[in-house]
Amino acid sequence: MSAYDPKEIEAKWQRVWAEEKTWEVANPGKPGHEGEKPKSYVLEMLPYPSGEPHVGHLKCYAVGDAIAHFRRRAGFEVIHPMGYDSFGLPAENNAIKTGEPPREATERSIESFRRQFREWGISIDWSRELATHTPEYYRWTQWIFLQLFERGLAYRDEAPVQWCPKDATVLANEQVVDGRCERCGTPVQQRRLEQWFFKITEYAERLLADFDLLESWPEHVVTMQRNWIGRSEGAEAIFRCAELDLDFPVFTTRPDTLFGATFFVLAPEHPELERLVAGTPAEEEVREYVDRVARESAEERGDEDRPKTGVPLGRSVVNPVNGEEIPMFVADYVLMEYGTGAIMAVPAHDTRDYEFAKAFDLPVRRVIEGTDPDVAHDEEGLPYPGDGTMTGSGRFDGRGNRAAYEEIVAWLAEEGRGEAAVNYRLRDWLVSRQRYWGAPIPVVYCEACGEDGAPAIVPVPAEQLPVELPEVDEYAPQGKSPLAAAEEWVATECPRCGAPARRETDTMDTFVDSSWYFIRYLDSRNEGAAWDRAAADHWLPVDQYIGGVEHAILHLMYARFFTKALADLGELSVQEPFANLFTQGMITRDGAKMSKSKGNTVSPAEYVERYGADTARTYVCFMGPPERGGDWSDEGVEGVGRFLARLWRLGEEVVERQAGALDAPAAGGEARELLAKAHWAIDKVGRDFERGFQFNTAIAAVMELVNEAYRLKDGLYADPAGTAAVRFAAAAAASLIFPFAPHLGAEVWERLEGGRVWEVPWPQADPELLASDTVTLVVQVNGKLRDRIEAPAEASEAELLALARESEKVHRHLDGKEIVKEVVVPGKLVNLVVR
RNA sequence: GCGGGCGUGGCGGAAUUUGGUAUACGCGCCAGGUUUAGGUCCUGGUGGGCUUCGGCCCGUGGGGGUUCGAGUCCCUCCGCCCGCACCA
Repeated sequence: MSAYDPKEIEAKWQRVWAEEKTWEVANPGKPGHEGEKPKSYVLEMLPYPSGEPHVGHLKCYAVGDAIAHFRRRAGFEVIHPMGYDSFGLPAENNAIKTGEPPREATERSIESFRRQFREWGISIDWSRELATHTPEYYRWTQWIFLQLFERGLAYRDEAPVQWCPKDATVLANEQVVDGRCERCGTPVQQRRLEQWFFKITEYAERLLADFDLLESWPEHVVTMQRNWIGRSEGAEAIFRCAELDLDFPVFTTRPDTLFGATFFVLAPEHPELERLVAGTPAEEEVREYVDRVARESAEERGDEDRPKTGVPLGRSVVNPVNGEEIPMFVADYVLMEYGTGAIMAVPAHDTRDYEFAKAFDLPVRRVIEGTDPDVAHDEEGLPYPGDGTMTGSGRFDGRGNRAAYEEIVAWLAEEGRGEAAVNYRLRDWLVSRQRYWGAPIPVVYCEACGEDGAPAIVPVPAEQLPVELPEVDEYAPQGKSPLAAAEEWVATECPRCGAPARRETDTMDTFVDSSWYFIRYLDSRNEGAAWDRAAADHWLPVDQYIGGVEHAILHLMYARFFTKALADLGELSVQEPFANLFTQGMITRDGAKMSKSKGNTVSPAEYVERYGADTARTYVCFMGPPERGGDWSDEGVEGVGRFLARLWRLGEEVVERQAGALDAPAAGGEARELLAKAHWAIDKVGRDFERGFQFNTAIAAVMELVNEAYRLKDGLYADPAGTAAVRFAAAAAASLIFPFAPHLGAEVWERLEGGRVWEVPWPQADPELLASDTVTLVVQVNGKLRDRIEAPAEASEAELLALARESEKVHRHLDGKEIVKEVVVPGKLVNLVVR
């Protein structure tokens, strides 16, 4: 009997899978395509290759691989590809520090990831491998950019943008967290710059509505996206500044409070501010205020607790509902990026407006009376945000505010002073970056084609793609892209008129690269198109997507947007890319997030070396429910290692003994007991997979089976029929553990049964053997457990009751009391209610 | 403030779908066995209190309720975690 040697068996099976290309699948119409099977696209988020894989990667791919293996054996043709999100800042920052070109560090890291994924035994279709930094890939990223540009979904515009001074680039709204750069934590600054945007706002409504098309996404991810998109219903009302002949539309969710507007506030970034105060006494003070706000960090400005500040403009606007002139202010609590950058202030019914009114001693006019008699109706009850009866609102007085809401909106529309409106918090996606290590934006600027002195934006024709990233010497950004220094590259000729022209030097946000990689996998070697339509139609959508919750908004929303835009462009047939989403929890060490600076990182390679990949993989699946996080424990890893070694030894013992043919129906006694346990485990593991990701309990069930086999094996080895039962149990355990520990599962199965376990259909429990002859009858008196009795499984209710009453232990509690009720749950429990 | 999640042994967790044996499985700990230098390996035990050793009582964050029966359902309070937040 040989000892469990993971190194040897893992190398053996990895060789088999590589040589036989076991996990490769063919597209429809290609040789090897298994058209008779339903398809299943199992996908884990592609890694960003930096350094070595960490335990988060191990968990993600171990979880995804278990699903892939289960689905294959459940009869699906499973596509399970892998690639690298290989453009991005860490490689570039490393280049700035060390001078090593980002490509070299990135490709070295890819090599390490690729090697370790093979050493982990992940069942990847390597024929589809891709890396987003290769011209073969980003050529098509650029092609998609051009498609969006042609449809007006990619545009260049000057806008207030978030600038990270440390990374020296602009950021998307989604990349700013608490006023800081998501990557490096530096407080961001506001700048007004001309940048490239994708018009994701055009899809806001569909991004919300199509949550209905998803099969299963975690509720909190949907909620986070919903909140991010931030749909509000309300009305737009136009406030007019007669002196300057200017209309100021405002968005409000409370048109019913229009009569309570007592002042009007503009955001400090409002474009008309300059015109309103130029040459007036307010000019200097307003300018000082605006400058001060501009210097503030987003974090400071966002603090709700600090007192309201602002400056009167000395101008007024007219309230469209009552013709009243109300004073204008500039104040930093109004944000340019939400609504129209201007608000009507209703201090009686809005907390922030109320605070401002108190600070500036402005009138507060109640226009809704609360209907709750316990709430004060005077000034004391303000601000009052709730519903009630209209007051001080002319002919709307006395109505409920909800009814008045509709009437006021209708009246505004009739008068041409406003209309019903929907507003979104979502901003367009800023995609240009002043950085080197990304896909060049495929446009040139041509003076000759331009008008009014402004150069024309000329897209690079698709047949001239890719616009290749040039080699540069200096990677550090200097406020503009390092590409600008590649003069020979920048200077080009206009594809339209042939005149000298200059290339765009910004690159694309790396989230653009990862917004479509799951489509490229389906046809990753195609040199003539981004993908073959038939292949995409066959495999999409992704049936199971797996990754970290940190991508709940950014990547997952961008990919949804891309899918919809590409469907509109006629390139795809699906509206949603990921039918089912699973977000795995984070693994911590000593209760803390792992980081190099804390020195508490876990290197998967180290554990794979010491215990084998099967142990490392099974452990991360056994730690707890995979959607939750968990703390890494070396003792826990050893426990899983012990279990796998126990299964191995069980297999070896059986191989050394002569087993008879299994005659399950004839089995009795302990053989029957063990077979029942095996079928129980088969049933349990199958249900755990089908219910979702209950891997911890699935593995526990296999452990129970192995424990039961150990308990009974020595008695069963006495005869060939008993040995056959042990053999069945061992083979079942190998088969069930295969999705988690594929090398061990394959090896034990081969030794016991011969052949490849992954070619064997997922086992089905035999209902005959699942049920045992007897059940443990629980007997309660007044709901308290008093006895357990072995009872025939098919005993009738009357028989169970009789058994329960005969129990000595039960008798003690019935003594002298009257049974007033008898509850019988067949096959389970009897409860005698006494008085 | 808004939205989401969670609270069970010394620890990770199971049972929450369908109300019906609370603590499966693993770790840790205790005891025994094999070997014996240790480790490995095998077996048993392991929520708390009381015990006449038959058992009895208590126990799933606190309180209340529904029910023959509640970790599970309802109400309420407390605590922790995550996301968003001056969003008009």
